[in-house]
Amino acid sequence: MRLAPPAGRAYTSPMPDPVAIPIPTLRRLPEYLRVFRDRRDAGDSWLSSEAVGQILGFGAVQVRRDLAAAGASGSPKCGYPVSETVRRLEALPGIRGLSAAILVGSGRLGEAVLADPGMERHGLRIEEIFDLSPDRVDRVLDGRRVLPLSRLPETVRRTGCRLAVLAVDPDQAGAASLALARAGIAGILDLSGAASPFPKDLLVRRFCFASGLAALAGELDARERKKNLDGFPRQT
Amino acid sequence: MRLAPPAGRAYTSPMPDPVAIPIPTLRRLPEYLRVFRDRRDAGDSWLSSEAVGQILGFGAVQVRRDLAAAGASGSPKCGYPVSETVRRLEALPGIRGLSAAILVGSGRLGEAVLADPGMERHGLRIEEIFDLSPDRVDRVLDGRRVLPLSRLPETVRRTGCRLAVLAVDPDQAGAASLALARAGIAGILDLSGAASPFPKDLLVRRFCFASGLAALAGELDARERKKNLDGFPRQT
DNA sequence: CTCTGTGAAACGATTCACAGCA
DNA sequence: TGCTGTGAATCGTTTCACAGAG
Repeated sequence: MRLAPPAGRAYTSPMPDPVAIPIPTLRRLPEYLRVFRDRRDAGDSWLSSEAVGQILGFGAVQVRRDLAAAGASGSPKCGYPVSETVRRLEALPGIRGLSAAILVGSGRLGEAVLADPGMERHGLRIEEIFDLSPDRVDRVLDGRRVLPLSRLPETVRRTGCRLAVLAVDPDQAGAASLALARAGIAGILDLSGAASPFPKDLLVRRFCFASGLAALAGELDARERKKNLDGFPRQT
Repeated sequence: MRLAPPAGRAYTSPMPDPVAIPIPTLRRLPEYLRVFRDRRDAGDSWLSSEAVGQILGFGAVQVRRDLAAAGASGSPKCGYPVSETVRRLEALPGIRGLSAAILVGSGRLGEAVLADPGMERHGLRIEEIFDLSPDRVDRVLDGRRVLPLSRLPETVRRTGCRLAVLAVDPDQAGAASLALARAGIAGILDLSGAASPFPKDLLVRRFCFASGLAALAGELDARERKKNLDGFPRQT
């Protein structure tokens, strides 16, 4: 149940290699946390991998593998202990560890980020709000005053934030990312939809509604063509 | 240049399988389109895979493979012909083909989707806006009147829309997805952050700011630990 | 000589099948 | 019997190395 070095794998560290969480798994972990929190709040004590899979649309085996990677263990016959699992998931770096972020951009998109009820549920917090347009600075949003970019370095130093959400217009993305990099931000969730290169040492994860939709359309198309070729996918 | 059946791979279809675009590629294609459009608007005629890779943070080989999958060809020494490549990318299903979508949810998140300048650039269009809250219905947003869910089936039938963006509160996601499925929608971009299961026959792609941020934090952490172990990653 | 295009190898994630425990 | 946990096989993408065209 602990870790039992399977067979090979003896590089330098006798430790279980807490690093080895695959990136796709990493992306799913927050979803698991949300599900387990829901169940905890609903008063349940146990939850099986199968049930989690059904809710999230993954396979049960994958759920078990992911949870194992996160350091969570379950009990045969019962499933996973809800509170304990929540605690394990929260203990992961990036889920509770690096939980503060800066928001750049206070337009509609930025407001939507602030209003996201998921933020709090994931244990995340927007520390400060910045904007590049002078006429947007000094407004009060969600209880915080919008700051000019010039205040960035100081804020990063003070809060120790390493993450930023970039919710500006595409043509401001370059300037903003530069400022963020200079201020010491390490990771950016870029919602701007800009097509410009970012500073190399920044870890950037992009998302934009339009790309997401376009990709979805493509996947849908691919899936339907596949169905037409296969006949029935599964029938035992 | 056409397709040349490599070696093995001869199941049933002697055809080039125009279906065979891998899903990760499919997700990147909209990004390429954006870059090539930018360059076209900037007046450039040629663009190399290396340059595209640098802008988007991918490897040059990957760019070439992706563009090849999309049916675009380049010329040695010059790179890819910008206008021609834009046309090729636009010709793909889901990039210009299935380009209309329905929006459910007219709160801040829905407004952000409507305001996304990327929408138009990707050739996408929000056909109609719906909401579950009666007091939000009948407002006019972005030139369109917000409709009640009861108008969904008719709208889907009329427009032939297969895609929907779900931008409602988490607790409304279940009801909304059910209505969408019943109305004949096939693919949903779910921005609600809900942890409830969706109808099985729907293709659902989820995104929420919080999960995205949390995953980013995790990736950042993983990357930094890796750096610490490796010494220098690249030095020839 | 530069940049595309591609077989083949390498890699990593998902799935399968089954061992083990309550 | 029900569910977790995991070696092993499978599947698919990314990367490498080089052939080929302008």
